[in-house]
Amino acid sequence: MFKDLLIYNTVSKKKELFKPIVEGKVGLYVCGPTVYGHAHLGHSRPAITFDLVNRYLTHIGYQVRYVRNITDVGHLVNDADEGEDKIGKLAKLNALEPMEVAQMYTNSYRRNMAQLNVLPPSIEPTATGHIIEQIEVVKKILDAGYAYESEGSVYFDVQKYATDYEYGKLSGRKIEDLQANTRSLDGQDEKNSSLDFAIWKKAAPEHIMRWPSPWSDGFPGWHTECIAMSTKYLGEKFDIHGGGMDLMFPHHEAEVAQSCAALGHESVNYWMHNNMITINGQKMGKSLGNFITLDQFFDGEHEYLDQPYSPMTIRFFMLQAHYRSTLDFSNEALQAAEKGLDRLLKAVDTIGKIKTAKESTVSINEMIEKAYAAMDDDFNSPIAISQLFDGVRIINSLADEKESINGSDLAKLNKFYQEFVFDILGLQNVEANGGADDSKLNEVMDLLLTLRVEAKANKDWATADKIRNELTKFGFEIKDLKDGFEWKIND
RNA sequence: GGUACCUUGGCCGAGUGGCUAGGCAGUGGUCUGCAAAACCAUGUACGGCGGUUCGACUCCGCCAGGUACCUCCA
Repeated sequence: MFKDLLIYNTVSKKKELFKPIVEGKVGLYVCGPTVYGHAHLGHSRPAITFDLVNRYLTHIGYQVRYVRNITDVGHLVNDADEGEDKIGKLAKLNALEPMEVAQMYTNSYRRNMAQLNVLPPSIEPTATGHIIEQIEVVKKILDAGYAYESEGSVYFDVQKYATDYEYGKLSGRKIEDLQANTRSLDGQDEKNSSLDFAIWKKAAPEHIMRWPSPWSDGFPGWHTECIAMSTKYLGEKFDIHGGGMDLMFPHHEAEVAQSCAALGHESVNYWMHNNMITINGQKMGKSLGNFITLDQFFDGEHEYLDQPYSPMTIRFFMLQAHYRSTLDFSNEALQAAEKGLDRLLKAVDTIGKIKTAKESTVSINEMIEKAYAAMDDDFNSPIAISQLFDGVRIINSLADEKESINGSDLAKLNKFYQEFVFDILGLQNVEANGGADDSKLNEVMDLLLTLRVEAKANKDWATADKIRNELTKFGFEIKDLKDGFEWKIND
């Protein structure tokens, strides 16, 4: 019943045939945002990538439990304010409760995701809501002998772990290479080795976010939250774990190590990593100062932006590149995506206007098969989209009655576009008529443009042109159609 | 410095050992009172130098350039 689906597994560096642990069901875990700032373009890449994965798996019949966490505690910072929690730090600057800050950015993130038509996950657990589970993970690792306590903090003993398991198998790193690099981190002298990472951290006096534990009042290490939550909601073994490539090391490597240490085996069958978005060839990141928030994209308020870009343009732009490739942002590229998307969505509308004939002179099966085959080949959305564009040509020829199609083929074509464009790719039709939901405005426009049509019928070009020119001055864009008109408001 | 990856036509971006990716822009055309829009048609590109091969953009080596990770970031 299920199709053969290939997924590129970071561990094996190969495409592997997907086999779920439980027939017909998929457990999917994706690292969500750290809520200490507004979501920027970079955040939308994993969100859209795994939204596509979620949508496609669902489409082909799987029941997906999609868990995406909210990191609202736990990132140690290594800048001037050493060892402080990012969220705690910002909260003090703003004189707000840490949870208030976390909630504000969580709300903001969810709003942006909804705008991008990213479906909400099945479960969206927060790190602060799972302190007990994380403490349990730390205890298990201590009991297993792969961690040690030092000055109220608990560190994962990488050296010890490496004698029993392979540390670095996910990221392809070798212990010796890692040791060659020295680092200066907070609490370095408390650690036996620079490779060790904190799984429980004692809170400094000024640290607001803290919880009691057997070792100290403190907070869990960043890497511990995902393993605690994925185990709780998806089990000790689950199908797919996703995230950005930048999380591969150390975060995901540490997750693998912790699950082996705590559970005695690995948890994840398929590791999937999306590539980065670049801006002027460089990664977009908070610390680089070159990031553009999603809200800025949507309203065009940023020095890099020539114009606003709709959420669907952003979404389509991302889907036109494969998730494992870097994608370079530029106004030119986004404008191209905007126009291409427009053309695609118009064609989908056009399908409804096609008249059926007795015989089909076009063949659509190959296109449909190729589009699905592309998705089955490690979610190759750009190839699938190229097939959709091939179909646009067919659709337009049919609408122009240069080709013909029979009823069952037309139904098939329609189903294919509805499902592929809306359900799988998650694209949405932007509002017609400039998004004006002001019915009075619609009536007035209808009146004026109907007058114009009448003037044209009477060959009264002066009046017809006057109406169009005046409306253009007010920022309306008027288009003549064969049997009527169309208008929109230009921003 | 270590590790990995990348380099495709004006721009973005797929892909393959020999067969048109696709989008945008450009060009030509159709339609239109005009205009806009729309539609149709059109582009033999794969960083450099060697090698393997009947044949390489696709495999191997070297060189150049770039990026990411190694420390918080998707």
